[in-house]
Amino acid sequence: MPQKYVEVATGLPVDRTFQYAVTGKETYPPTIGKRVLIPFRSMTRIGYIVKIEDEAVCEDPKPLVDVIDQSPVFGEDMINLAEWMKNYYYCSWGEALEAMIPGILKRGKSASVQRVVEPEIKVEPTEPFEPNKEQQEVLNEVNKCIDVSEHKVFLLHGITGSGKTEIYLQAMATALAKGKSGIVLVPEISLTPQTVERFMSRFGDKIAVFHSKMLDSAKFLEWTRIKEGKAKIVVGPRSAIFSPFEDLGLIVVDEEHEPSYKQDDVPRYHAREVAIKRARDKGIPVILGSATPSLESFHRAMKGEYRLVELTQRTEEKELPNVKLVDMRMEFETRTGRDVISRVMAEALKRDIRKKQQALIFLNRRGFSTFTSCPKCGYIMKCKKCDSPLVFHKEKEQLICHYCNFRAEPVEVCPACKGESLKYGGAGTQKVATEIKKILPEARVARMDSDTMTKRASHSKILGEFKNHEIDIIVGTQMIAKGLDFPKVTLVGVIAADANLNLPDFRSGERTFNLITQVGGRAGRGDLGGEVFVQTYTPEHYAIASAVKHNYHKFYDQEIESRRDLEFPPFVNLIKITMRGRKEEKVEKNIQKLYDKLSGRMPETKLLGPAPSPLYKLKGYYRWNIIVKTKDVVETVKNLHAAMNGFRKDGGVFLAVDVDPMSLG
DNA sequence: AGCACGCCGACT
DNA sequence: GTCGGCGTGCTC
Repeated sequence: MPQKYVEVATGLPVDRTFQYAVTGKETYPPTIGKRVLIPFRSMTRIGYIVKIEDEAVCEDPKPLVDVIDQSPVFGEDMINLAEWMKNYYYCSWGEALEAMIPGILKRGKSASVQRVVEPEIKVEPTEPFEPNKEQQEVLNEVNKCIDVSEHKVFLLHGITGSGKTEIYLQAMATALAKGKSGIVLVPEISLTPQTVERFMSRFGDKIAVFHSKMLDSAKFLEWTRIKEGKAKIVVGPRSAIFSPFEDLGLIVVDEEHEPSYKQDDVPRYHAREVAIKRARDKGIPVILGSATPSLESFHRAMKGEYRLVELTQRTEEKELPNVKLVDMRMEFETRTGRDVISRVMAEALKRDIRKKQQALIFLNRRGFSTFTSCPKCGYIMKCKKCDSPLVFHKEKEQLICHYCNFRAEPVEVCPACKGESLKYGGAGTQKVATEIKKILPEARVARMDSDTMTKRASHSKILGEFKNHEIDIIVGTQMIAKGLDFPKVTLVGVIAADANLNLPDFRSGERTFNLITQVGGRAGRGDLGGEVFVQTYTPEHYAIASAVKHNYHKFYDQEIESRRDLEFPPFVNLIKITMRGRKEEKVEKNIQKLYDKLSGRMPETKLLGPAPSPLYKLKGYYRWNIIVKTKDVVETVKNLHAAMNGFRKDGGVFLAVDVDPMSLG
């Protein structure tokens, strides 16, 4: 028996693998994808076998301590997918691998057969709808791909109610019928209960559902059900893309534009892109769906890389809600007072609530007011750590920093000029709720934001009360923008449509368009019709104007030109290199040193900066960015790895590399 | 990431 | 005279 060696990846952020000698005394034979115990420095660590070799590549490889697994935790496809992630997302092979498995397995627990408790599914089964012609056409194409194992990316562009979910369900049924399994990615389970329920009711106990709040042990149990072939379909958030199916036949990415598909720590992968990579390797179709596709995906569809499917018919013949722009500049020209709800919205609210209908009022800001300022000298209360305005929270009687959660007692006197009255400017959900009670004292108003939703159950409790019409109006943030489907909601109000528009971020237009579209879609879902009021100071901005007209194409055409002019995605890929530290000068010195090291070593790129981050001071850290623009991420990441090899930074400064960042902050 | 090795300040 | 600071270099 000739001497064998294994190449082992570890979860360390080290851009290399390590070789060990096989002793023959291991509990199980070493094969690719198994976990091993390795001597590392003076301790024993867990590693993952990524290669088997016949030759030693270093002088005297240490022997393996043991092989943990009887059968591999990773299929070879997943080992290769992790290798791709390392080359694209600038992480180590092991970091990518560890993103793919439940936490329990990273800690060395045996993966051998557990007693798997079959979950009780208490949902009534539902029957498929009869697809319309549009839907049938897509289904035929997807089914054919599943049949002949052909990779293709479908981009379903369709408004709410155009039957996207039914297409997912029926395509998944085809995959299942052919003995294949499937993955359905959803942005955040708690926000898309309806989608999840429909899958559960159609496929019953063949489904495994993941969500972010699940306990480690529960995740491991579901993982085991997949591995053993007991679950054939997984519905879950971004990490569900790593479900260990061997017979994968279809991947669905619902709401593909959602930023929650991007992981914000290492490995900083985008689940949609990983999905497409996995599907391409496997030779299977992917369905991306959205009412407001990402510029990246739609651009690829326009270039013919993806099959674009425009779903134009709504399954039930319902009118799109009537959207009214409210120009707040005019509003304040013709009235006194600084109430944040315009008169026209207030009147409509009174009318609808008195008719026993319901309303959703959206504002992307929690708290009572956005800033606390002195009317005499203009001083604004800011967080010392983040340089961000402190927000007054009425219930807690505190000033709170929304970046680092710093809390301070409200002050009586202006710290700068000793003026005696401090004013609360801007508006948060609390202020809006208070105003509504003034306009409509009899209305039952609830707030929904991360302040009021601290308890796990409160989310579904409020929605339940709203459903039973024990609540008339919900005032909320982002979390009411998505998925809610209440037939009695006839009015939706957007308090400050341009709140995000002037952020220093190339995606702010896209976010504004998506937000108005999504929030607007909450109105008129029943037979009572619906009306949407969009308050703004910039009604002429194309992101707002085209959202109000339900015109994605118009928005896309303008946005894509702007991206082209400014050289932003999808015309280039961005890599954001952030350095942070508590000592301002140290960060500046180190990022400059890094810039000098990088410049000239990445000829295929444009290096921007170093510049202070738009979030210059965050949680007590000073932050600087280098923005890299490239058309060849893999090449640039390779050069970056090489350049970083010899780069030494001082202690107390931290470095983060984010490929395809969601924002420049 | 850790952890060890290695050269300069205040302590039994 | 030693204990320990964190700079830097390596991990089969």
